[in-house]
Amino acid sequence: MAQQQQQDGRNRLNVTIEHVAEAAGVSRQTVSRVINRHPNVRRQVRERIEAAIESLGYVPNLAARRMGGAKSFLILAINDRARTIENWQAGRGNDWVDQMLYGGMTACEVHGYHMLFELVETGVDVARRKLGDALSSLRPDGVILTPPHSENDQLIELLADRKIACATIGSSIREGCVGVGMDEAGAAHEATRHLLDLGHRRVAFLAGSSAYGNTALRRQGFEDALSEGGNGAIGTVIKGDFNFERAADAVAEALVGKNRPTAIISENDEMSFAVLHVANRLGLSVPSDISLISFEDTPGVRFSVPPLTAIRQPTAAMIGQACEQLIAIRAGEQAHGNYILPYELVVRSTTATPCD
Amino acid sequence: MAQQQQQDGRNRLNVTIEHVAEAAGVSRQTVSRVINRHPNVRRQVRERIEAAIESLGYVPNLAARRMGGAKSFLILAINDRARTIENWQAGRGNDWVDQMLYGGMTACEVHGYHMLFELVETGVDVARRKLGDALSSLRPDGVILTPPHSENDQLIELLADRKIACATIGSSIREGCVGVGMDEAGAAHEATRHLLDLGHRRVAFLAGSSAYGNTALRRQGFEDALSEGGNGAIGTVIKGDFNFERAADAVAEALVGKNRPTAIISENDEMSFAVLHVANRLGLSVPSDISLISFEDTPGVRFSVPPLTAIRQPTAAMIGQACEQLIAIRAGEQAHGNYILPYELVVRSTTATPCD
DNA sequence: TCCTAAATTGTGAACGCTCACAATGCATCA
DNA sequence: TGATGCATTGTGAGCGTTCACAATTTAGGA
Repeated sequence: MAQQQQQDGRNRLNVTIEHVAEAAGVSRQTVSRVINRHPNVRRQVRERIEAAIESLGYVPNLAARRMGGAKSFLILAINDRARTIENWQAGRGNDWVDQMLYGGMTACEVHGYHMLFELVETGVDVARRKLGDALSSLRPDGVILTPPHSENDQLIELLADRKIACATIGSSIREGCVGVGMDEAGAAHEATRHLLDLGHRRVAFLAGSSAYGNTALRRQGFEDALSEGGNGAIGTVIKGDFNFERAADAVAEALVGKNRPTAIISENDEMSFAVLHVANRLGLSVPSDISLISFEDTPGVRFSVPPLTAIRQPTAAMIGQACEQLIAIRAGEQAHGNYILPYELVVRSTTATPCD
Repeated sequence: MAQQQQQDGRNRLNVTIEHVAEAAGVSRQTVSRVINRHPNVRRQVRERIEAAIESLGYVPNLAARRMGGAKSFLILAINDRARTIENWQAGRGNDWVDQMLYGGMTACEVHGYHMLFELVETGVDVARRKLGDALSSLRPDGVILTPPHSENDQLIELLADRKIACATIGSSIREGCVGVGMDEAGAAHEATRHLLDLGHRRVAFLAGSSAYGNTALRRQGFEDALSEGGNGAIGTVIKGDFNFERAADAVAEALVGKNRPTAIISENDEMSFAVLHVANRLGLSVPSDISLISFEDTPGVRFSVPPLTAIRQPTAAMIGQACEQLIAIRAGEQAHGNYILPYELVVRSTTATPCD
């Protein structure tokens, strides 16, 4: 005879809503109501059901809920494939992925949600198909688009067609999407201001990629600060492509000559490390010969020598906020529009008064 | 009249297996066979169905597949809640989480799988319940247990009960589990050997936590190397608890006196940074006064000054291997037992001949 | 006390897929 | 030529939940 495991609830293999219903002497639908927090259940009955759920160790099957037409309790986060993989393969890691998981998981688990990642190519058609496939197979309750996908109107349109809530991270404001970002221009402005206040007159902006909308925004803030209170300060732009090697080459070129910049604002930490590297190679010391401010502030930054002054991006908080909003929308609440989360200028040891 | 979107396949809202069946003039089951790569479908029919799938843009609904009794195409990775959250909150980040995602995602997506993370407390009862709930709601095809959960027999038993394939990372070998790890003792041995070869005679092992089985293994390798070819070398153990502050305090204490160690092997990068920090504070230079070898080799390590000599852990590869095996098991293949993946001693700039 | 409306509970069907099994087709062999 | 067996296809049922709706109970007011 088969093991009598059927008898004791807690160890039963598959406890279904039906078992709970039977144990509590009600119908499945009433149990379903309790699970989904519907208001119209008599208190006495609810408590009876809750007790049954507890004692049987019942946990609703997600796939079945989804089939029944309910939520999937899944949030899908889309990252750029090429950039992510490239960083991983180069052994650099992707701190922002870790931060996304932090913010996303923490926000999701409170509501019983889970977070999934998908890497998507930048090519328009591929991206559309990839996202479409993921939507069909996973049926997520919400999708988070990170740069540069957050700038891709085709994807946003696709999500709108499928009526799936969407949040964009760090992009310009989109109709019908939750937008979460930080004040990029303001941050660049403040960083520039900080350098000007220290007395710098030749400042360079080490730019990432024009495919990222933020690059334009930051550059704007950089230039505004220069023209507002620059007192004749000169700004230059160096193209670094968010990449160590390419940034190193470009910076090496920019740092020759008498009129080389005395300060650099770099769009991410990786390029900042490239600056450190090149400065060292050229016999220039940081910060006495060159001041440096980084964007991003990944964990490694505070261990670098010297520790980087940086604009700290609230990556985890942004993803957390995005999740919260997507979950709220799926729960039928009104979609709130756009969120600008606070950045922070963390002054460490790479900025100082220029010596020339 | 409603939009005629029903007509054109590609943009249809919900393409089901039934639509494909109709388009190809076969039954749903035959389509199902093609999707699941069953052998017995006439080539001509298969091609007709594949064409229909392509032209309708059909993608199977994961929840429905699961309901039908098939796989869930989900791999669940379990991490230690306290340690993970603590690192995140301290702004340190968790590179290993990023690496897990790298290895896991890369392996999973090839097979149409997805990877989910869950943070689980160490307490035995909580862990059991948490994992049990996750299994019930998600019904993953496989579970990856990382330290210290990979040492928890209760969890492994639970997984066995539920007949869910399990892989343990970096733990001792378990019956019925796929085991993936690296040669911890060998790595510690090689690191120690490297220091002895340089001429060190007083070497310290900066230990993590005794809750992690690896700590014991590494310590063993350390001590074996010492006794084998130590030539009278003395080994000491410092308790650092995998934590910057606690390691810093302990190391500061160990570095006083004439007979202080001239070299330290640290069980993770974070504690290595603590060593760098303390050495600097005490006016000791690395590597001329103290040599240092780290375990882990997270990305920040190569940017530190000086760049750390380290044992590189194949985290991504381990998770990738675990996923591959779990997927293979679920596909009915024979479970392969245990995998020891190669580590690498990356010699950078923190090891040198001692000066005393 | 009875009627009406609101609150509470229950019932069939559906979601999209796979399972087990049944039915058909086709080639092979005697 | 007919049976035999394997390869190929189709059919009904079921997975565990929710939906829409129907049925019942309860409370409130005249």
